[in-house]
This record gives sequence, C-alpha cells and structure tokens, in this order.
Amino acid sequence: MASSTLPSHLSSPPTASPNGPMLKTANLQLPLRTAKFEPKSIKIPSIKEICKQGNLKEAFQSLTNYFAGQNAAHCSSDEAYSWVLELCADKKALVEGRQIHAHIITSNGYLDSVFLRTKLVFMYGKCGAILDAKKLFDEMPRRTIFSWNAMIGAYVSTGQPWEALELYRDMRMLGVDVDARTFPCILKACGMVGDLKLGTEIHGYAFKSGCDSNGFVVNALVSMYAKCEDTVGARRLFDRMQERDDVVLWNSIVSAYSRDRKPIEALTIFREMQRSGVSMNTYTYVSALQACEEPSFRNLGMELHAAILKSNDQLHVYVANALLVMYARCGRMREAAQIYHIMVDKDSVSWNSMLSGFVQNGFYNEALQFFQESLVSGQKLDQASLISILGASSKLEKLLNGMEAHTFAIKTGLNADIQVANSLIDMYAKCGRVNYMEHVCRSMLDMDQISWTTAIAGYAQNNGHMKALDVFREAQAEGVEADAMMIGSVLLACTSLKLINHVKETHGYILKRGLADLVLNNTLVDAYGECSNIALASQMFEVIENKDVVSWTSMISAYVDAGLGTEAMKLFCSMKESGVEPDTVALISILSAAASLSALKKGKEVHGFLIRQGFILEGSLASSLVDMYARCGTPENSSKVFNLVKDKDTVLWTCMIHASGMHGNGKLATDLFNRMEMESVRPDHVTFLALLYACSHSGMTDEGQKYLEIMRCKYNIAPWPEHYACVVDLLGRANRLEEAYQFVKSMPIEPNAVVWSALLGACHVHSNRELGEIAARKLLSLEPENPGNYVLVSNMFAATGRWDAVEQVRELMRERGLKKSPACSWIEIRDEVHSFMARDKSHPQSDQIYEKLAQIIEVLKKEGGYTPQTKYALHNVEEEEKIKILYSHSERLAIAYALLESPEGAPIRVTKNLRVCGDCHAFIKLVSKFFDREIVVRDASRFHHFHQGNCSCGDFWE
DNA sequence: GTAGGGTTAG
Repeated sequence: MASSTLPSHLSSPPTASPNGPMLKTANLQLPLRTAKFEPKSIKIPSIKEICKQGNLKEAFQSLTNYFAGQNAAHCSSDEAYSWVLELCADKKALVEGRQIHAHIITSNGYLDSVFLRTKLVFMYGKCGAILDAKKLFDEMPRRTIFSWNAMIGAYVSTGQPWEALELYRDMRMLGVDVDARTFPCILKACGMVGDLKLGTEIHGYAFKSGCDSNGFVVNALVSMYAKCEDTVGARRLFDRMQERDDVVLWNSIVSAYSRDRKPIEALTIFREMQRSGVSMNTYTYVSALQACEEPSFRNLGMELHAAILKSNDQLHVYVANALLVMYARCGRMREAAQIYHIMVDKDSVSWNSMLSGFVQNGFYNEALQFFQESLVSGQKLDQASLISILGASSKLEKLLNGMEAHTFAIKTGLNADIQVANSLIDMYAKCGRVNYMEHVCRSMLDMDQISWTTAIAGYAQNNGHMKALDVFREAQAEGVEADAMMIGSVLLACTSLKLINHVKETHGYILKRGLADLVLNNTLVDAYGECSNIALASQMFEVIENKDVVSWTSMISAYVDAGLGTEAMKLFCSMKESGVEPDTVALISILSAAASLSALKKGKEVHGFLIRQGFILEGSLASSLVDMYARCGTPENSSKVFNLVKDKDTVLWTCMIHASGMHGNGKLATDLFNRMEMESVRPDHVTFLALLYACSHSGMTDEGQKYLEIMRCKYNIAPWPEHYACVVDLLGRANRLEEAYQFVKSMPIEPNAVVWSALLGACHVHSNRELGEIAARKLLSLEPENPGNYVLVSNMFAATGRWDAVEQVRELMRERGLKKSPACSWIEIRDEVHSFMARDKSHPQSDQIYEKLAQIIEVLKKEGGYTPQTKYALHNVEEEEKIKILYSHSERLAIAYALLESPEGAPIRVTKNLRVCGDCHAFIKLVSKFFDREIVVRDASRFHHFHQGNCSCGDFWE
C-alpha cells in the first residue's frame, strides 16, 4: 500500500541501483543484493540512526524500504515518519516535508494521530510555511501541550510575535497547562514586541508554576527584560543565579548591556565570564563586539579580534559580520573592508553592513560605487540595502541614483516595505522633488508615524511650509500620534512662515503632551527668535535646564537677528563662562553679531579663538569671516581669509564679490567673478545679486546689464525681483530714469516693492517728481506696513520741495500707527560700543563732544570752505534750524567722539543704520583731509572709505 | 515517544 506513493525521484528505481542503505561495512562495495540475501549477517541501521546522520536522500530511501517491509528496524510507522519529518524540519526541506505529509494522508489511517499532526505542525513551522502549520493546527481534533508549543514556536520563529501572544492567550483561556517549554517561546515573543508588562506578568506565572528555576526559562527571562529595555531587571535575574556555568546565560547578560549601550558594563561582565572559565562561543563574541561600537572602545574590539583569530576556529559568518560592524562603527572602514574581503561565507548582512558602514562614515560616493560593483557581481538586494543606498543618494542629492534604487524597489516589490518607502520619501525630499515625494506617499497603503514625519519635514525643507502644516493636520485627523520629531518639523514650518500664533499653539501642544526635550526647547527658542519675539525667546531660553551649545546659539542668533548685537556678544561670553564650548554654528552666529555691530575687535577676537581651537577654515565659517571683515570695514582682511581657503565654494566666492561691491570696488568684483568662472565654480542667484550690486555701486552701468544677460542666457538662472531692482538702481544712478522706468515695465515678472523703491531712490537723487510719484504710489500700495517706505517717499518729496506732500505722508504714517526707526550711529572705542542718536545728549561726555564738533566745523569752514547744504535737512523749518539739525546728525557726533578718544592717526570706523546724507558725506570728506584720518563709514547701503578728502564711493553715495 | 533559550545590517 504505502511504498508506491512515495515520489519516484526519491524512491529508487529497482533496476538502476537497488541500493538499500549504504552499508557501514561497505568499503568493499558489496552488491546491495547481499543485504537481501543475508539479512541477518549485517546490522542494518534503523531509520532513527539514518536520520541522525542527516542525509535526506538516505532517510527517504530508508523510509521506502521500511514500507516495502525491507527494513529490519523495529519501530512503528508513526515513529518512522516522525524521524524523517524531524530531519526535514532541521534541513528546512519543505518540499520533502510536504511529500511525507502527502504520503501520510494517502496511506490512510494516520490522520488522527495527534502525535504526527504535531510533528507536521512543527515541520511546517520550521520550514516557514506558517499557513500550512496553522491549517493543520486548526483542524486538530485534539491538541496536546506539544501541539500548542509547536504552533507558538512557529509564529515566533517566523517573526509573528503578536500571533504567538494571541495563541498563548487562547491557550490560557482554554485552561491548557503551560509547561517549561512554553515559557521561553512566549517570553521571546514578549521581547520581540517589547511588552514589559506582559513579560513581567508571564514571569510571575512562571514563578507560580515553578518553572522559573529552569535554566532555559531564566535565560529567556533575562533576554526578555533586556529587549524590553529593562537592563536592571535582566541583571537582577542574572545575579540571582547561583550556577553560572551556562554560556547562554552569560551571553544574554552581555548582550543586554550591549543593547542598552552600556559598553563598560558589557565588557566588565565579559571579563568576569572569561575569568569564571566558561568557554565562549560565537554568540559571546558577537555580543561583546557589539559593545565596542564607539571609537574609544576600538582597542578592546581589536583585542577581541585577536582573541578570535587565536581561537583558531574558522571565522563564523556572524562573528565576521560583528567584527565588520565593530570596525565600521569605530570609523575604520579600511579594517572593515579587510574583513569583508577575507570572508569566505558572506551573507547579505555582511554586504549590507559594508554598505551602511560607508554611509554612516560619510563615504557616500564609496557607498554608491560599492553598490554598483556588487550589482554587477549579482549581489541580491533587500530592504536594508535599499535603505542604505537611498540614504547615500539623498545625502549626495543624487536624484538619478535614488531613482535607480526606486525602480529596483518597484521591480522587486520591496517598495511595499514601509521603511523602504519612508527612505524614498526622504530621498525625494532631500533631492528637492516634492512631486515625486507625493507620488510615493500616495502609493503607500499605510503610512506610519515616520512616513508622516518625513513628509512633513520634506515639505518644510522645500519651502512648502503651508503644505507641511496641512499635512500635519491631516496626520492628526488620521489619528497619528505626534512625537517630538514630528513637532520639530511642524515648528520649522511655523518658523519659516513667521506664524507666531502657530508657534505658541505648538508650544502649548508640546507642554500638554509632555513632549518637551532639549531639542524641541532649542527649536522653540529659535522659533520665537525667528518670529521676532525676543521676549518669548529669552523666556524659553531661561527655562532650559541643561543648556547645550545649540540652546546658546539659538538665543545668540535671536539677538543677532533682532539687531541686538551687544546682547548677542554678552551671551557669547556667558556661554564660554558656563563651560560650553562654541562649535562652528555658534562661531558663525557670533561673527554675524560682530559684523552687524561693525565690532572689528570682537570679530578679530573670534577669529583668533577659532584659529587657536583648531577650526579649519572652510565652508560657512570661512564665508562668515570674509563677510565679517568686509562689514567691519576691512575688505583687505576679507581678501586675506579668502586666499587662505583651499576649497572655495560658491558661497565663499559670493561673499568675496559682495565684500568688494560693498566697498565700491566693482572692478575687483568682476575680476573675482571671472576667476570663479575659470575655476568652474557655478554661480547662483546670490552670486549675481552681489555682482549686480557691485556694478551699481561702482557706476558700472553697462557691465551690470551685461551680467544680467549672462545670468539669464549662459546660466539659465531666472532673475529674482532683487536682480531687476539692482538694474533699476544701476540705470537710476546714471540718471537714465526713463530707461529705468521702461525696464520696470518690461520685466517678465510683477515688480515688487524692492523694484519700486529702487526707482523711487533714483527719483529722489535726481529730483524727478513725476516718476517719483508713480513709484511712491506703487510702493505704498504694495507694502503699506513698512515704515521705511514712508520715509523714502517723504524724503523724495522733501528733496523736490513739496512740503505739503511730506506732511501728507507723515499724516498717513500717524494714521496707520507706524513709526520710522530713528537714525543711529555707533562706534567701537577700546572694548566698548558707543551709540549716538541725532541730537543725542545722553552720552556721559556729551558736553565735550559738542564742543569738539564746534571746533571741527570752525576748522572746516576756515580751511576747507565748508558750507552746510540745507537741502539735505529734510524738515520744513527755518534755515538756521536746518543747519542745527545737520550739525547734530548722529554720524558727526560719533566722529567727534572718535577724534576726542582714539589715538592720533588711528582709522575711525562708524556704522549707521540709515543712509549717510549728502551734507554729512561732504563734511566727512573734509574731516578726513584736515584731521588726517582714514574714516570708514558703513551706512544702510554700503561702505564709504574717506581718505585725504576723497571717498571710495566716487560720490555714488546715495 | 516529539520540542525550547542567546547573535547581525536601517
């Protein structure tokens, strides 16, 4: 009955080779027939013995023989099946397992055997055929504890802990008694889902049922606690164990500490294990190596490496992988690669570890290259590979590589993996392709918290701030829990939109949900700062308990942005006093504070500090230094720094071009641009803005127009309104007002306030009332909230003598509750910054200053023929009053103070928040000549270097 | 009569 139903390829055709089992004594190659003829003279191995040898084919033959009645071994058919099924399970031989299953059914009568059914469940579970296992299990008329254990084990080994726990619950509900073999399985499931509460409950139950002293159960408990992040609980159990001769127990506790990132504890206990004489196995090495993941533990890692080599065993793939990962984590990709190359058995983990090692260590190009090479050699990719490769693509913003990976993911169906999809969202966001990102989101069946967060951040990073907030609302509507990361991105969006109320609302949400951490608190400081609410920013800053360098930098930047450079400087000092070391970002923001205050000395101090601290002159730091020196009136220092930088990027070139332009050196700016092109550095929008600005401030009208063309045609960069405004300014200065107006009208984009105010400025200088009125009307309708615009308009009317219109504009300002910012000049004398308002009498040395000013005017009138030009006093008052107003302009007070207090012949550097007026300009020229001082004035628009009666601006001063 | 625990990459 039974013999015929075994598949032919496994049962041997009688003619070809009637080979019964290969006989142990068969060195002589006895014809197999002898076994038949002399059955009693040779001991035939039992099915059990054959199965234990592990050869599937022989096992099948033996089974065939058994059913043919040719096997002398005494055992029941159940038993015979059982041994072969176990071998199938061990070899994960699903096909053969199914054949046995079929054979059992067709040969009848054995279906009811609970024993065999359980064996089959076990076999299917081991082979990963969970559905077959479940079907058999469900159809069982009767179950034993073995059946339950086999099914739970099947779920756990196929990575379905939830189902295992569910089954456990059913089992308990049905009142089935759990045994000592159930616990390890179910505890593993608890560890997998990280359910400490349930794990502890089961621990209690194990205690009650007396299983908690079983070695297997203890090990499983230690692992469960470790995986549920209760390392202390794991340790408590370990300490309670009297007998510590089980290597698994040691492995579990070492692994617990490694997992918890407690390398010192892990390695201490590892040493203890070595001392106690328990022999180590591969798991021990893997767990110990896992602990050495920081560069500071590299020596220990290398010691372990040496010990492993000395143990002379063949390098197990898990151990080799752990070594590879250890080196990669310690930043030693060279050593990692060496391991990789000598490995005989590589698996996908080895490959993925190399790949992610490259990515983690910032070798993105190497990662892509490794990926390409391995593709050629036929390496199979899985989700982990894709995640790494997508990470490298997004870091390098290599859209094509990212899309290649996307295509691969679609082909293999790996795009259905949520983590792969999340990496795709991030990659497209980082490559600036929001539409592709949206496509990925739409194609996802299910988005998790990370997907939503990544998408929100993606919009925020790509200027889609409103959309980011919309998506956040959508996520909340979907019932997605917001975490700190998500809120961080939301704050970023609110900040960019300067929506102070949204920031406050989000702040409330953070407090309500208890999400506040250092990162979010720092982001809040930044958000309030960006929304110009310095009071709330500072309040938030004060609340932070363990301020780190980011907290301090956020507050410093908030002050810098609010124009409170002095406060920023003070805070920088407090930060250093509190023992927090400034990083690059902190230095950049403090350099910006020094620049805004024109505090050259402070700026130089910072420069000195960063040299002493060994910061490398590159990137944003180099650009900030160039900018700081330029804005502190010493472009020669900018050049020095600029020349020292090895890799000059677009931003650095742009800063240097801007530095030249600011100081009226248009020729240098255009030379720099030509050099930049020769060195193949691609200019961007801002580069051209700096260049056009330089041209307009040096009267290079034709060059400026030429560069606008180069920008558009050669580089295919669409100009911003600011670029057009520069050209308007350029034409306006050359008194080509009508041309400027035509240019504005011919712009391909709608001219905005910046453009109109450029035209208005030109009308002011050249006293063109008609065009001025047109520009004024446009400007005030486009930006009615900006007080600066009213000042521009009123100055234009004042310059053309229309005092009635001046009065009307003032009235309008009052009605709308706007105030113009008062004129202010400041100067750094010794270590202090002194500021002066117009007609200011608040300075402690005020009397001396006015006395000095009177003396200066006396000298200039006598020696230099100075006469005040009252048309620059933009007030409708008597002539005499106008002269008084001019004489007490803030920059003159600052210069008088500098002449009083600074050493003979030292250069004087003044900064003013508004533009220098024509009369002051003439006045300062004369001071530079008759008092023999170099005077550098930085106004709202540019720098003026006064020297021996001349100014670097070539009188293009307005 | 059966079987069970510890390990790697993002």
